[in-house]
Amino acid sequence: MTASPPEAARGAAPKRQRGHERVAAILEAAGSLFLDKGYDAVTMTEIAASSGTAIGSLYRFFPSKETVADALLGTYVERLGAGLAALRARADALAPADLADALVDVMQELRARRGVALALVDARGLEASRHQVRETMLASLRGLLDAVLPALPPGRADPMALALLHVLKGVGQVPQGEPYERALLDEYRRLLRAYLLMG
Amino acid sequence: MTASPPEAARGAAPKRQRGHERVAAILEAAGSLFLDKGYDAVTMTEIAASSGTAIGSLYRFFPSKETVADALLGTYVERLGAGLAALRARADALAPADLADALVDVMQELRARRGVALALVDARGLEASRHQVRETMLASLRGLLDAVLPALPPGRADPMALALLHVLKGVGQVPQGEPYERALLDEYRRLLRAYLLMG
Amino acid sequence: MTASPPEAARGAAPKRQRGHERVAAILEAAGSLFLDKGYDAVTMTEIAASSGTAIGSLYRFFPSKETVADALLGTYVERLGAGLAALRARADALAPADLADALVDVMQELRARRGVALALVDARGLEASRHQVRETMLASLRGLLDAVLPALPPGRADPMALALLHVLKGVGQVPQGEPYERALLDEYRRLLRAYLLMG
Amino acid sequence: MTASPPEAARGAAPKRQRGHERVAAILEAAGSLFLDKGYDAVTMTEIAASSGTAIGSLYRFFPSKETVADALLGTYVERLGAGLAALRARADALAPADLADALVDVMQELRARRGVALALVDARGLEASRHQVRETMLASLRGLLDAVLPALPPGRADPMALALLHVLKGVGQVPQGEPYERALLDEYRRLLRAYLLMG
DNA sequence: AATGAATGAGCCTTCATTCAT
DNA sequence: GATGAATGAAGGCTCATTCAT
Repeated sequence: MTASPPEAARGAAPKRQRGHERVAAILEAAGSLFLDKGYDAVTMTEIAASSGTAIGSLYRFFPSKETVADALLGTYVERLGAGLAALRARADALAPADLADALVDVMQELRARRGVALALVDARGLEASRHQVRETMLASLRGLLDAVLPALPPGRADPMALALLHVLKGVGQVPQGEPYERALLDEYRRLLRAYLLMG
Repeated sequence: MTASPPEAARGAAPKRQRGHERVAAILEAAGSLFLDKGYDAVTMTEIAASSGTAIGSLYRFFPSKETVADALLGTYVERLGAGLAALRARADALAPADLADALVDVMQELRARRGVALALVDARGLEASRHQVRETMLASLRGLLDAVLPALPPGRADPMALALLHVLKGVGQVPQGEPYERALLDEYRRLLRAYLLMG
Repeated sequence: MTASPPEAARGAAPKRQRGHERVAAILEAAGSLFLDKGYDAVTMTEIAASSGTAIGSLYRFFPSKETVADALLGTYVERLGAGLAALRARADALAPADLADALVDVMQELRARRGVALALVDARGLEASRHQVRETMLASLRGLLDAVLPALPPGRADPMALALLHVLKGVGQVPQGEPYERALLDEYRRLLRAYLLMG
Repeated sequence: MTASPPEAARGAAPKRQRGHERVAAILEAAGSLFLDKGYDAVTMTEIAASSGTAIGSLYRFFPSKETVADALLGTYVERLGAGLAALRARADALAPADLADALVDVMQELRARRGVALALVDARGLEASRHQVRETMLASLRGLLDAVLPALPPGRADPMALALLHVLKGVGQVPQGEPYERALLDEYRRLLRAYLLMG
C-alpha cells in the first residue's frame, strides 16, 4: 500500500485503489456529517464536497443517498457482529460482571473506530437496514445471555436483550473527548454489572 | 367579523379561546405526525390540514416549523418536570426500589398522555430546545438521587443522572400496544431497581 | 370576463378565474414549446417562465411534466372527438368526396384553434394518453367509413382507418402561415377524395 | 492519411478495418435503441455498452450524440436515395399504378434492412439532418412525378411531393410483425394508386 | 489510440414561508 | 385576522462529455 517501486503495479490496481480510497473518503465524510446534522439534514452535494468528490462520482459509488447510509450501517453491523461474536466465543468463561465490562468495551472500541453509524440507527427512511442492525444485535445479545446467565427464566431473555440493547446504544453515544467521558463509561459499567448480577 | 361597535374588546375573548383550541389541535396533530413519520418528513401543510387549520393561520400561531417542535418539546418538559417534581416532593420517603418504579411510572404516564415529543428529542436542528429538555431532566434526576441515595459519593451524581436519563428515554420509547410492552416495562423496572440498589 | 362593475364578484370567483387563466396560459405556453422543441427537450422551468408562472405554481396545477402533456392531449382528444362526432351525425348524407373535404376541415380547424397536441402524439413516455388519442380517432374513422362507404368489404375498414389516420395527421401538421399552406391542404383534399372514391 | 512510414502503415489497415466494424456496430446498436426508446431516452453509455465499445471510443468515432443520429440519418438518406434513383431510372416505363407499388416496395425494403432512422425523423434537435433527408426525398419525388405524370399541371408537383412524402413516411412506419402489417401495406398501395391515378 | 473514471450543468420536484385578498 | 395561492431556493439524481492513465 505504500512502499512500491516507482512505477510498479499500474493499470487496474491504481484504479481500484483509488476507488477504495474514494469510497473510504466518502463514507468518512458522510459519517461525520450524519453524526453532526442527522441523516435528513445532510445533502448529497455536501457529502460530495466534504469528501472532495464530484457529485457525479459520488453517485457512481453510491447510487442513492440511502445507499450511503446503508453502507455505513453495514460496516457498523459487521464490526459490531465481529465484536459480539468474539465475546460469544468466550462466553462460557464469563461471569456476569465480566460480560458487563466486555460489552462496554466492545461498544467503546466501535466508537473509537468511527462507529459513526449510530447517528443513523434512529434515522427514518432506512427502516430495512435499521431493522437488520437491530435484529443482529438482539440475536447476539440473547445468545450471550443464554451462555452467561443459564439460570435466566425462559421469558426473560427477550426483554432483557431489548433493555440491554438500549443501554448499549447509550454507551455508544457517549461523546468522545468530553471531560465526563470516562466517568460516564464507568457508570454504564456499574449499571450493567448491577443489572446482570441482580436483574 | 361579527357586530362589534368600536373594533376591539368584543370578539377578543372568544377568539383567544379559539386560539387556544387551535394551538392545542395543531400541537396534537403535529405530535402524531412527528411520531409517525419523523420531524423532517412532516410537512407544514400536512400539519395544517391534519389539524383543520389554514396554513396561513398555522403560521400565525407558529412562525416556523421549528417553533412547532419547540412548543411540543416545551409541553413535554413541562409535564416531565411536573412528574419529577411530584416525585421529588415525596423523595425522602422513597426507597431506591420505589424510585425505580416511580420513574418508570412517570415515563409511562407521559407516553400514555401523548408525550409525543420523544420523537423530537433526537431530531437535529432543534439543538436549543433539546438541550433544555436534557438539562431540566438532569437537574431533576440529580435532585432525586441526592434525596434517595444520600450515601452516593460526590462525583457519582452526575454520571448516574446521565445514565439514568438514557435508560428513561428507553422507557419512554417502549412502543405502545406491542405484545412485549408489559414485559419490557417490567424489565426496565428490574434494571433500574438493580442499578439504584447496587449501582 | 371584461366589463364587470368595479368591484363585482370578489372572493371565490376571482380565485377560480385566475386559476383558469393560469392553466390556460400554462397550456398555451407548453403547447407552443412542445411544438417547437418536442416533449423531451422542453423544461418545466421553461414552461413556467414562458407562461409567467413560478415553478412552484406550475406544479400546483400540474403535478408532473407528464400531466401537462396529458392535459394538452386531453383537450386535443376532446376537440377532435367533437369534430368527428359532428361529422358522424351527418354522415349518412355525405358523399365520399364530401367526407374527404369534411375531414380536412376538421383537422384544419383544430390546427387553427391551437390543436398543438400533435407535437405530443409521437412523444415517448406518454404511451397511455397517446394510445387513447389513437383509439378514439380510429373508432370514429371506422364509424364514418361504415356510414359513408357501406359497400366497403368487411376486412377493409380497419386498415383504411389506419391509413386515413396517418393522412389526417399529415393534414394536422401542415405548417400554418407557410406560402404553400393552401396548396398543400388542397392536395390533401384531392388525395382523400381519390382514396375514398376509388380506394 | 494512408502510407506513412514511421509509425503508421503497420497496424493502420487492420485498425481502419476495425474502425469500420466498430462504426457499423455502433450504428446498428444505436439504431435499435433509438427505435425502441426514442432518441432522448437513449444514453451514450447505453449505445457504447450495447455495441461493445468503450465510451471513450464511441466519442472518438462520433464526437456527440447528435453525430450518431446524423450518421444514422445519413445512411437512411443514402439508401433511400439509391432506391428512388433506381426507380427514377425506369420511370419512363412506369404507369402511375406501378409507381405507387414501386414506392411502397422501396419503403418496405428500407424497413426490412433496418432503415431504423425513421425513429429520428421526428426527433427534435436534429433539424439540420432532418431537413436534408426531407429535401432529398422531395427532389426525388418531384422528379418521379414529372416523369410518370407528364400531364401534371405546373403548380401541383410540389404539394403532391409533399403529400406523397407524408404517406410514404406512413408506409415506413408500418410496424413489422403485426398481424395487420400486410393488410396495411396493401391499403397504402391502394391509396397511392388512387391518388396517382385520379389525384 | 483505447479506456472508463471523473466531472458538473441541469433536470424534475418539494416544501417552508409569504402576502394579496 | 383568516385564508390559501403563489413563490423560489434547494434537494436528489442523470448523463453528455472530457481527460488522465
